Amino acid sequence: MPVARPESSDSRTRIIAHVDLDCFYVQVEQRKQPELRGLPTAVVQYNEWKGGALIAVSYEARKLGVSRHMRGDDAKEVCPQIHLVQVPVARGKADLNIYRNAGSEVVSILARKGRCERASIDEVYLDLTDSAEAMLRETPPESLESINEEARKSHILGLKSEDANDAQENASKWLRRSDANHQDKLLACGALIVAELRMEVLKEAQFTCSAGVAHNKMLAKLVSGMNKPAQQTVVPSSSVKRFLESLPIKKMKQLGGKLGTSLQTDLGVNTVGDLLRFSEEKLQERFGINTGTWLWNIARGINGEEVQGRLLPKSHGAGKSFPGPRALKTIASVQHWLNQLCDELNERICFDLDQNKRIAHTLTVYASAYKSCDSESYKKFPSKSCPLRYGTAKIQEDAFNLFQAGLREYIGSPGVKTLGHHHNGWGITSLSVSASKIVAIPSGTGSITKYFHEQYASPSSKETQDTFVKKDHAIITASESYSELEPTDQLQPDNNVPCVGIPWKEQDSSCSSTVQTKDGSGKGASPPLPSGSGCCSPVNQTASASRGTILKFLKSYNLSCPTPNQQNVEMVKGSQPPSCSSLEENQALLPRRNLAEIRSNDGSYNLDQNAQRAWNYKIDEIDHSIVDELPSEIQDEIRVWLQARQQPGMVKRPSIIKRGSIAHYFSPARNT
DNA sequence: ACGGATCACACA
DNA sequence: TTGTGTGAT
Repeated sequence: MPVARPESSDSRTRIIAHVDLDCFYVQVEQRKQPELRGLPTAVVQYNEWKGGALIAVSYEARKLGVSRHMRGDDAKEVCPQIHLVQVPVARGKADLNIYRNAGSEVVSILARKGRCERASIDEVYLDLTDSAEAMLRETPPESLESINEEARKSHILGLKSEDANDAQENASKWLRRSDANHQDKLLACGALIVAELRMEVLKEAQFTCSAGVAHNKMLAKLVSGMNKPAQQTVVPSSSVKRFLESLPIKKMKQLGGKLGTSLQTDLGVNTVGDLLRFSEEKLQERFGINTGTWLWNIARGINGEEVQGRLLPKSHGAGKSFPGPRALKTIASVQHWLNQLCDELNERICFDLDQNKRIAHTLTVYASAYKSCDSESYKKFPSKSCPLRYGTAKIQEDAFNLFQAGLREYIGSPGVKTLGHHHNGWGITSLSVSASKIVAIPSGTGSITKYFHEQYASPSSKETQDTFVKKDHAIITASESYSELEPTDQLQPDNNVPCVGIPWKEQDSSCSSTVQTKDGSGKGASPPLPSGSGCCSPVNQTASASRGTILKFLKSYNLSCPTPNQQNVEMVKGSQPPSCSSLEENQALLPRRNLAEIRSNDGSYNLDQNAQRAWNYKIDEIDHSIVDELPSEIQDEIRVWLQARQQPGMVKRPSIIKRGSIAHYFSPARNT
C-alpha cells in the first residue's frame, strides 16, 4: 500500500521531471537496424506461440491499429507490413541486457542536470530544483530573445489555444512571462532544462523521449505520457485542480489495482475529484493512517515523495515462466532451468561488481507451482533466500538447495517421499532467481580487497598475520595515491553514474563479459572458446588483468561469501587485521582500479612469500575461455589438466596442485 | 494455456 | 530478517 511521505521540512517549491522513453524496446532495435526507422515496428518475445507477445509497438504501427496486448499473429493481420523484431534469447530465455544497457546510457545523460532516479528500465525522475533556480538567477527565460525550439513545443497544461501554431506561440509566451509568479518561472526553467536534456538524449543516444515537468513526482508522471512521442508537458500549479477533478481514479499511480477498485466499489470514488469529499480521518479509518493521508494528499495534488538519487537497480533477477503444458514436472528439468537462470544472474552481478563496485549479499529463489492432485487448498510456493556466494557453480548449488527446501514445504509432509525423480502431482510454472541487498563499496580504501579477503576467511586458518598487516598498509597507501592521480575514477556512492559498456565496447567482444550463448539448450556453463581470433589480452597478464578477464574469472569461479550480515562496509574498512588467507589470490578478480590497490609501494605486485601451501582447484569450474588470456606457460599447464579431465575415469576429482604461478590467477576453492 | 520479465516497496 | 503481497512497466 502506498504511504504518505512527510512533506519535506524544507518546503521550497521543487521542480520535478519525469522522463519516459517512447516505445523504448522498439527504439533500441531501430538504432541497431536504422532501416527500420519510421516503419511500423514491434518487438516480440517468444515467437513460437501465435507469433509471440508484443512488448513494444512503434507509433507508426499504433496508427495502423496495432496495440500492445496483441500477439504477433494478430499484429500481422491488422498490419501486414509490420516489422516484428524478436527479443534476444540467451540460455533459452529472453535476454533484456541490451535494453537495460541502453536505459543506463540515457540515465547517465539525464543525471547531468540534477538528482536522478531510475524508476524503471525506460523511466527516470529528475529533481531539477537547483538547476532551475540557478537558471532563474542567471539567465531567466524572460530575458531570452527566443526560446529553444524544443522547449517552445512544450504543452502547458490548462493553457488553451485554438490551433497548433497558436499553441506554440502561447507556450513560448508562457515560458517567458515576466509577470508570472515565482513557481511558474521555476517551472519554465525546468521546461527549458528538460528540453535541453531530451535533445542531448537524442543526439548522444539516438532515442526520443517524452517528459512531464511539475512540482512533484506524481504530477510529473501523470502528464509525461500525455503528449507522446517526443514531446513534453508542463503542469502549472494553477491548473492542477481542474486537471485532477475529472481524472479517473485508476489513472493515478498506485491506484491501478485493488486499492483503486476498492475506492470505486466501496466509496463510489471514480475520479480524483470524488476523493475530495472525504475527510482525512475518514480515509485513514478506511485505509489505514498512512494510506489515508496519502490519498487525501494526492486528491489535492500534494505529493512529498523525494526523487531518490539512485541510478542503479537495487536487485537483479532472472526468471522464466513455463505456462500450462510446459510446466516443469521433474527435478532434473527444474535444475536445468535453475542452472540457466543462475548463470545469467552470476554474469549480471559480476558485471555490476566490475562496473559499479557493488556486491550483492542475498540470493533468493522464487517459483510458482500447481498441484494436480489435491487441487483444493491452493498453496503458494514459498520463496527462499540465503547468503549469496559469487560464482556460477556456487549460485547454482545454493539455488537448487533453496528450491528443494521450498518444494518440500510446498508439497508438505505427505509428499516428502515422492520428492524423487518421477513426476507426481506438482508442476512448476515459473522460476526465478534474484540477487539483492546490493551495497556499494567505498572507493579508494582497499575495501574491495578486504571484502573478498574476508569472504575467504576460514575460522581454522591462522595465517601469519603480521605479513598481512604489512600488506594492508601497502594497500592503503597505494590506493590513496592512486585516487589522487585519478580522481575521475572515484565512485560517488550517491551519484554513481553507470558507465555503460564504454570500457567494454573497446574490447574484443569475445573477451567481454557480455558474450552470451545463443544456444539455450546447452547444459554446461562454459561459454564458447574465443577461437584464436585474437583475444584482447596480451601476454603480460599479471600487470594488466583486463576487465574481461576478471569478468570471466568471476563468471566461472567462486568468490565465496558466507557471511550473512556483511552490509556494513565500514566494518570491513575498519582496522582489525585481516584474519584469513593470503592476499594475492584476489588479484586476478579485482577490477583494474583495484589492482592498483594491491600494488606495494615499489610498484611491483606483492606476492605471497609463503609459497608452501597447496591449493585446490575444481577444474570443472574453470572457464575455458579465460585460458587464452593467460601467459603461455600457464596456458600449457591448464591444457594438460583439461585434457586429462576429458579422459574417462579421471573426471570430477578436484585436482590438487602446488601453488605456483597459477595461483596468481585462480583463487582456492573453499573447503566444504 | 499466456502479459513475460523485471523491478520496488510496504507490511507482518 | 525473511517472506508475502501489491503495483508498476
